[in-house]
Amino acid sequence: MEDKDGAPSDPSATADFAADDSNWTLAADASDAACFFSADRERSILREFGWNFQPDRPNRIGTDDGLWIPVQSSLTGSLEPAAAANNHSVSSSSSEDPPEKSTVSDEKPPEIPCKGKKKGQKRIRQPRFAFMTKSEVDHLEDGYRWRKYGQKAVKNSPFPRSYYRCTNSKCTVKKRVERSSEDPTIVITTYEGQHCHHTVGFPRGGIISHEAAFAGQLAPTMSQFYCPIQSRIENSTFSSISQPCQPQDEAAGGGPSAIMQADASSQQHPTDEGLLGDMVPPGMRIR
DNA sequence: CGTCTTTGACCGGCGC
DNA sequence: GCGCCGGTCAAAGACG
Repeated sequence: MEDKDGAPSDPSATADFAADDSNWTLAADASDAACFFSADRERSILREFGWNFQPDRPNRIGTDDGLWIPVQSSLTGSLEPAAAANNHSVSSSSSEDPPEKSTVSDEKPPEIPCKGKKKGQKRIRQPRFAFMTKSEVDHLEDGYRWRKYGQKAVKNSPFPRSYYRCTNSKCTVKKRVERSSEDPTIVITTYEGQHCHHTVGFPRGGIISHEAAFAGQLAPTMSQFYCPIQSRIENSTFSSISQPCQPQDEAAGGGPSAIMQADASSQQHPTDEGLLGDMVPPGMRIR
């Protein structure tokens, strides 16, 4: 029992999302999410994940009702909270390593062995990247299949955190999903690692081949990354997310790739067209 | 019947 | 050294 909502929710919980990791701090004022993503730094971080963006894409995150905030990555710790620049900050560091304290800068081993140790062997932490998404649903479909392997109540938050692992046996990507204690409408998704496969699929049902998924479009732009697609259905507002899907070496052709659905257009809503125009949502759906 | 979720227990890191 | 807490395991149950 300590899990689940029984969790002691600390009413006074601050907006700080001190993700247990101790390194991920999201001091974000979810209520008015803004965007931060200061170009260079962020870009470099993303690059570490194998994501590529075009420089010309300005930070466009943060919409009225939906927002996508790359909370950050980690490996290097080089990322500092862009927050500094804005109101919303997100900072992160590799969660596990206290590297930050040690100053991190440029050099950073992609994999930092850290705290976690699993029965004898050291656990290697993968780079992480978190997003804040305004959504009513906890789990956003992002094109990959995930298996939930745990749920825990987190301190300072009335909402439990869910742990998911990519169902691909060879893929070690994990993701954590939790709601902001300050703004329950904000879902914080943290990805750890990179997918090493191209399979895109949906639970119990169709599996979308990578080819098909990519058939549509692959424009290495930030739009793919943020894909803050918000579809408004009736009164609901949804946001979808995209995620890093493959290691650089695997990106066929070396190009950046994201999961894009060929017929993504079907998911695109006119409502946001103006703002999201080219941000076609990858094969993601709200579950 | 296979897959996925739920959930209590366990493990290890960290702060005090 | 101890307790807290995040992260993970794994058995059992639910679901399609």
